[in-house]
Amino acid sequence: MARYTKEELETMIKEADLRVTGHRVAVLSAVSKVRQPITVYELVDVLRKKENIDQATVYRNLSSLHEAGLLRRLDFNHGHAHYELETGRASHQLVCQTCETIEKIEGISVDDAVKKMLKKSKKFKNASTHSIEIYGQCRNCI
Amino acid sequence: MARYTKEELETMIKEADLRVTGHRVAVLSAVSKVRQPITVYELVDVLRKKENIDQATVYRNLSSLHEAGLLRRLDFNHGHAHYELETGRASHQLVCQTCETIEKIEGISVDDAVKKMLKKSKKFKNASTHSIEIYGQCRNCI
DNA sequence: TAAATATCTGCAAGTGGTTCGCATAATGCT
DNA sequence: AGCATTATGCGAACCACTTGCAGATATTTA
Repeated sequence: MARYTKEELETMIKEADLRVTGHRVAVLSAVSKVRQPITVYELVDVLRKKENIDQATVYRNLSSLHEAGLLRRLDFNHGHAHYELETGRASHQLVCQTCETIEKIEGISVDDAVKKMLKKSKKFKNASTHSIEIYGQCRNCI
Repeated sequence: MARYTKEELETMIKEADLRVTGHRVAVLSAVSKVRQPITVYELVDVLRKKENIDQATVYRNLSSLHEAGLLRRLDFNHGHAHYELETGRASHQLVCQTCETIEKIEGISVDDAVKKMLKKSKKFKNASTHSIEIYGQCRNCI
């Protein structure tokens, strides 16, 4: 289940010039374990079962890990952020507009289209990441 | 500047089974006039210069017009929604992570990639719309 | 065209997600 | 170990957005 050992996570944090604290490792670890982007609410729930951690601390660690480039923040028009590990690769997902279900789709590239878009742009030369959100209704909500 | 006459906007609203009120027409009109997706804050600002309209009314009209399929709501991880006319076509934009500048890019299709993603999906059969957000730093913020 | 009904609006208060200030605790550098 | 820096918990604050309610408007029906 755990894709990274505790030591690996600590190294990642250290190399990002952040202090290694129990909470920070726990936050990064928890996000790294889920297959789909996770909400802060769910994350707090998961973490609270293992340790005493304040909501504000979760938010602060998510921010610092995000700024450091270890986590990616995603928004699906639901009014609350989702987080996942920053892999460097683009993320593509289907989002149900009714029940908020998300399904990540891997293995498809739109890099060519992105390159074309950057070429057309007047304001941007290059981009760090991109994400595609495809909105619709999932089978359960049709 | 105005891509639609007042009468056209009223017809759109009527055909969406919504009541035609001055405020609703004004909201739809204002969104239809801007080239880039507009925030609620900016919209309220624009509308207040012309008429007396409450923030809550703007929000309610944006919601009803969105539900009726006349407006599209976009989110760029900035904590506030953006709106644009629903054209039926997908929307693609470059988003500056620093200054929040948005640049819409037209004329590029990723429909093939979207079809492939839907084919890979277990939870979705089809989608209503999709949007691509490409995140980076604009020239001003590099 | 007037009354009846459903929807809209302004106002103020309420939510929900997220952030901040501050005092205390923990981390990492020397 | 000692010290500067950063992290944490707690509560309050914040911001975008929503809602309850009473009065105004829009459409329906007679």
